[in-house]
Amino acid sequence: MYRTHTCGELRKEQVGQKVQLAGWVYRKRDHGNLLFVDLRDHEGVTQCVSEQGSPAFVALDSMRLESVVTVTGTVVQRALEVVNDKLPTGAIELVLEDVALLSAAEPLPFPVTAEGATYPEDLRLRYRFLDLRREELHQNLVLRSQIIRFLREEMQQAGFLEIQTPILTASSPEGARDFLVPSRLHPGRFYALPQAPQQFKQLLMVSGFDRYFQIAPCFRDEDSRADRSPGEFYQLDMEMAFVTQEEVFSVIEPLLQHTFVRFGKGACISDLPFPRIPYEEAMRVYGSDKPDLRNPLRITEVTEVFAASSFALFSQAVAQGSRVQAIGVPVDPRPYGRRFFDELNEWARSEEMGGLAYVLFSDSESKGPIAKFLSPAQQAELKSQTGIAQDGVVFFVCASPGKSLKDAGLVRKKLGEAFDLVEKDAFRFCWITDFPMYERDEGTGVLSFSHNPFSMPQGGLAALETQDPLTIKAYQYDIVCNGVELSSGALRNHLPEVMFKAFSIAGYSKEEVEARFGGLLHAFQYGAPPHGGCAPGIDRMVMLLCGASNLREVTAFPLNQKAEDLMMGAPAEVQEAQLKELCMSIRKPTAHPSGGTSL
RNA sequence: GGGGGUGUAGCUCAGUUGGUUAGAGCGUCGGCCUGUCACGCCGAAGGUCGCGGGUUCGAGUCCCGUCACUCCCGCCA
Repeated sequence: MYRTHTCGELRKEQVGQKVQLAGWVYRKRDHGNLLFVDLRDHEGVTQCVSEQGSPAFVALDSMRLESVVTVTGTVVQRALEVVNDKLPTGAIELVLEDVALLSAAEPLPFPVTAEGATYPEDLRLRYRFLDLRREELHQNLVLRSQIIRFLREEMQQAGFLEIQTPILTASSPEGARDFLVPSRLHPGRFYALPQAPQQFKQLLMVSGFDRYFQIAPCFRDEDSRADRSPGEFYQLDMEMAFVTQEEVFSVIEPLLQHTFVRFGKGACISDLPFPRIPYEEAMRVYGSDKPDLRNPLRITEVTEVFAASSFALFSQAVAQGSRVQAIGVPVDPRPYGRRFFDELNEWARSEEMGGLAYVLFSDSESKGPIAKFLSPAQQAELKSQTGIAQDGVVFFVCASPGKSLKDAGLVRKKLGEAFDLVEKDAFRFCWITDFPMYERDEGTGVLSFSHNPFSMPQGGLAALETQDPLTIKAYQYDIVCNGVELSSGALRNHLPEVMFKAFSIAGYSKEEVEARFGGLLHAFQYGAPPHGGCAPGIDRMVMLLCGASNLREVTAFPLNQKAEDLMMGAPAEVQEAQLKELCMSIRKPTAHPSGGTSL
């Protein structure tokens, strides 16, 4: 036996008892003839004391931090003046009688004790087992486990069945690069790891399972971002049969609300129902398809005002098709100095905008670099359109229609932070609905699916046959929280004839569709229920609830940005014998004189 | 594939207009200390200033290249 209690559970009630604890030597405070050791395990920390002359003293004195020991001793009540209120076990301490070293530790590459300290990512990942001992990361993983358990219970209570789908499968139509797995039994052929269990969950609907969910690993061979893990991530994948879009929402909304209320540490959560914002409105008002609703600022188009103004930079651009977007910030501008606005302008340039124009309104005066180009009537018009009653600052961006909104979205986000307007301790959800079915590539003019080709077009076959494709909306939706896209989802296209038509508009022949997606199409010919669902990202949800800014903070063993595992050494070269068995050989890219690589 | 940021002791960082032997805190090692809880005090070891080249009498500092890490764009619903 290694222990009778954990390091987190001893209280006054155990005073006088002889106990055994096991754990890591967390901190030592050596007073020469008196030694304090904080012993830590998963459950907590207990202070142990040893005096000169005790065998425990000698053993611990020479032991490095993070060594693993088991100790025996007597629980003693601490004197009132040395009670530690910061520790749950702070009312007692353990007077040591004996110590046994279970595992010695080398000097540490970074301290396990330091709170809030930051260390280089590569060092942390190389020593992930140490990093995970640190309180913050350790607790993030505890929370992650609790959240997943909670989600599972909620889904099961709502009548969903958890069903595992294959990891070794065929390429799915998500659009990302696949991770491929060679087949020994079928030389030259490959499995793909699933980008999502998309086709399988739809097949389960065809099989009559009605309500499916899975904590599903997903694999995509794409570059990473702070909110996008390289390689692999987890989704709460779910699908329902015989549902409308609103019925899907009515299941997901309470699930998310319960989860964020339960784990959100008292933060404000959006009331039900969550706002539904059509994609077109999201782009027009927030300049983004994942707006952060904690930010109160809104975008207004003021192209007409500038078309008639004497501000040549904008009016000439407008004449050539540019648009001007405005964001009114209803604050007294006087506390903000010239430097504040110069820095905003500098930021805008770094984001590849020409710059950031603005007009300051205060005391019924107007100031700023471009104020003199605007007549009093034009200024009044701008104030009224951007909701500035008295004092305020109105910012402007001018660019091509698409870019002007995108830029304004970035500016909105930046201004929200710069003026400290973003609501704190809140989770603000919204649905983004009515995504366009198709989009035209501005460069090539080619028409393609703007999101998932398997979404049902609004209006069905009739819409596909009669409408301009660019005006067709899909039953396609995202759920967004605090500017983070938690999930996409859709009502699926379960009708083969509608699917063929939808693909033909995007330039796919019937033969191509059958070749690539034959499995699903075939199934739809034997009685498929209308169905839909979504797949909230679990890592992102945990990230929001932990207040982490990076997915690596909520993942036990993440890959680095280049999709490598430096601790385990993945990806790795394999033995020649393994390749031979697979009938494969490696042809590495060769270095090019120009610095590039070629095959 | 492209852009920004960072790179100085095991770790966190300072290092002036280019100027003697590159510093501090934490950690490590040694010594002192009986009530600490991020214990305290004294001392020591520890450096290819990411790497390569250049400018200069002289480069941690300036220039060019390169590598690593990171954030972003592309990509990824």
